[in-house]
Amino acid sequence: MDKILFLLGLIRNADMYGYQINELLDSHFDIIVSITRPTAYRLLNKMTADGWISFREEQIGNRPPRKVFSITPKGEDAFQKILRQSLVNYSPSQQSSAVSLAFLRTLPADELLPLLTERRRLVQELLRKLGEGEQHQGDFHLLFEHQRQHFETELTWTEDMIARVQAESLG
Amino acid sequence: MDKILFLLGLIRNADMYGYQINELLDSHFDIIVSITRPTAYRLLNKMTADGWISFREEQIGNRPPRKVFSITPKGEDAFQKILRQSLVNYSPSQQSSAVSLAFLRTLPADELLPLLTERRRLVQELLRKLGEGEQHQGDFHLLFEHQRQHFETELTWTEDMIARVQAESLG
DNA sequence: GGAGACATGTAAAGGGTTACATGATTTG
DNA sequence: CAAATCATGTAACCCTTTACATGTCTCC
Repeated sequence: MDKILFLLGLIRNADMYGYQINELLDSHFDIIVSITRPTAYRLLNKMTADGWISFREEQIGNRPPRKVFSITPKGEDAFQKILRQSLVNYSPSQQSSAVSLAFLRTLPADELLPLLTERRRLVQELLRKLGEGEQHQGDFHLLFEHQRQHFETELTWTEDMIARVQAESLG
Repeated sequence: MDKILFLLGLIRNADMYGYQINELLDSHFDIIVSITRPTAYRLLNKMTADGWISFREEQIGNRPPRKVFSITPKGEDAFQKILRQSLVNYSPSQQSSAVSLAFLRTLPADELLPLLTERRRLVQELLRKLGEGEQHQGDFHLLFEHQRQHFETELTWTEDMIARVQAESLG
């Protein structure tokens, strides 16, 4: 449902064609929502079939024609409804990558430290990438801000963990 | 892969049967990993087929017999491998419920406030539930601690948002 | 004797990903 | 003229969820 909400929200913000949406997803939003190309096209087609969005064909020169989607009144209703539902239906984050943290302690310190350091690097990279995206997408500012705070929490956690493991291996 | 890692880690910690695992998942770990009953059984069967775990049947009285699973050497290898991979493969949290935050601003303040307040209540409830679980599952202490920090980030964010919206609607 | 806990699953349907397919156009 | 970009999708496969199925035991 979150994928549909996001796509619908994008189109609601400004008319868009599939390729353009996929570009956006790949370049900036992959940090926040994971929607692959085929899924995006499938959902766009589904929403068209359901009458939530409609499209006009646009062609520039001899390029393959684009389907430029706009939201319909029915789609606007759906958007409003899903948005309200979704705001209240908070469910825990289910970070698949968090499960491994449960079993950290099975690894010896000398193996653990490089792994945690690499993990920290990844989080830092994501934070950097988030910063880039933030500048381009003023409309989605809140979403980026929210994600940033979670990344920062993750970074702090990882750094604390590294410090703890180091302290133990020295002591 | 995280579901398998978790199940494998549970069994590695102590021999367990399916029902028991599902009870644990339902009562304490649903906040952290989402594995439904059928999925748990399927994965247990799959890991058995792959030789990662083995089971002995145990029967008490005339009750339906239990399959008590233990990890095999092959399973231990898999566990070690997946754990290392998974620690380093950090990927963004993909909270499905976060997407809606992008479109907060489409709602008028008088509708937004109750929704946000309800969302805050949900987060607080999850924090409380996490506290209960923490006492029972000392082995998974790190995982709970990690999740707690993300919940607290979420709570802070939500409270800030509520304050912001209130300030705006007053000013 | 009925409700709820104990114990294991299957079936159907939906949703997502990876890899594949197609063809024109611009850029180096 | 080759490579990347533009533009849209399909097919096969895998994974997950919801609902269904089955039967015993214990407690009230």
